[in-house]
Amino acid sequence: MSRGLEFNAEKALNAATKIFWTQGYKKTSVQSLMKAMKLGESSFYNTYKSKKNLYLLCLENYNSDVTARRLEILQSNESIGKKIRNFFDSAIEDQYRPGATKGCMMTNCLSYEVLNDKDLSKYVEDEFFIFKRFLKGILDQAKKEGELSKDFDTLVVSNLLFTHLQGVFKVALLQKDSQTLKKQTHAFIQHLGL
Amino acid sequence: MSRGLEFNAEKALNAATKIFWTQGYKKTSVQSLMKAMKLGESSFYNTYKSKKNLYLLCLENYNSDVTARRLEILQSNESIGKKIRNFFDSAIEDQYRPGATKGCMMTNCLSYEVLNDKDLSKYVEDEFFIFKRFLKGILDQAKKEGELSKDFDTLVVSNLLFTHLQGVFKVALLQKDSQTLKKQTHAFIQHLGL
DNA sequence: TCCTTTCTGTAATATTTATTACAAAATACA
DNA sequence: TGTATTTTGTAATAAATATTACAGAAAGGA
Repeated sequence: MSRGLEFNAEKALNAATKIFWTQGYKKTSVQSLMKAMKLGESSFYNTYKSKKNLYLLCLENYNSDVTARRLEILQSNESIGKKIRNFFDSAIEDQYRPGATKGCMMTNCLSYEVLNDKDLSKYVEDEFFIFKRFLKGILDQAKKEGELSKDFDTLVVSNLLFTHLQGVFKVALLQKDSQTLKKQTHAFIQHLGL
Repeated sequence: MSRGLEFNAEKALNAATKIFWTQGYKKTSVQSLMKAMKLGESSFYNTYKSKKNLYLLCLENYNSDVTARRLEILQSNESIGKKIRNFFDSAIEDQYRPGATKGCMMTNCLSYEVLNDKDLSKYVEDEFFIFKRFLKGILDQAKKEGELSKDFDTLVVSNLLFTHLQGVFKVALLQKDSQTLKKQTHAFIQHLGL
């Protein structure tokens, strides 16, 4: 039909995601976004409508990339203990890759800034719900297949794993080395009987 | 000597603390602070010098109030398991008191916004270090007094407790009831052999 | 009472904020 | 080649931002 986009849409979205991920929603200015995305006001509002809308797109982008990769690990053909350990190991290693963006963009959404906004909280709460259900599903499956004992409380343990994960993403910002987090996580999983 | 303060300094600091606590540093505007503190520009900058300086004062205020109360629980004359359980129960109940400010102001500091600022990160990292050392100290003491076995890894477990606590403060923002968090925390403590 | 000190109200500052307006430039198809 | 469509650059907007300036008000001590 007509003129095509002059900027790289995929790179632009990834750049925006990284900025929102580190700085959060409010603190990130449209100006810094435009600079990183390599486009001007016109293209920005023409393509993404508003800052908030772009933020939602970035959350989706993050989940379909980072989160999805982690969920795959939980679906591998390993023992339940190994799957959980691999999952956390991967998440922790992500934190300590050179030049990596630390923390989790979804965990960062657990703040008044995001949860007080109707549109944003809707997406975030739904996404967390799905993730928690998935986690419990993995444990239920292992239990059904006899990997876990009949009195194993999959609801409580899945909640514990979830809470630990949120904690890991916060603690990673303090901890300089990955070993401490890995070691304690392995001990944690063992204590849970996984 | 001369004219006294027209606003209540203690109430003003508490009001500012509450706002920073919920909204974070950057998102909080000086205007909203002044309104809640019931003072004008003159008094604000005359008394507190700058927004950042006030934020630091609020962090200190938070720690000498909320955090200090929690640490007292860990120093009571109870078994190690009961002390840890009471500690978490208290922190969790704080989250669900009617009209309470959820989350932890220190946990909220585990963000690029705060950790990238030299002055702020200095205070925050020191404070976390002290807290973690204190937590390990409680376990070491219990071990020394024979409450915990000789091969009990107090370093790993204190780190796990710390990570769980950070997780709890995030998860509390999602969870509508306190029971779920309490129940899983009790299970957690039991799994750790405490 | 007056004078010094400190606090306060009002206004001004200079940036930064998100978003909109509009005309020029680029492309696709007739 | 021309025309319709969409993207882009530049500028304008209006509101919010943190901080400063300054004159007037309050109070204690002389």
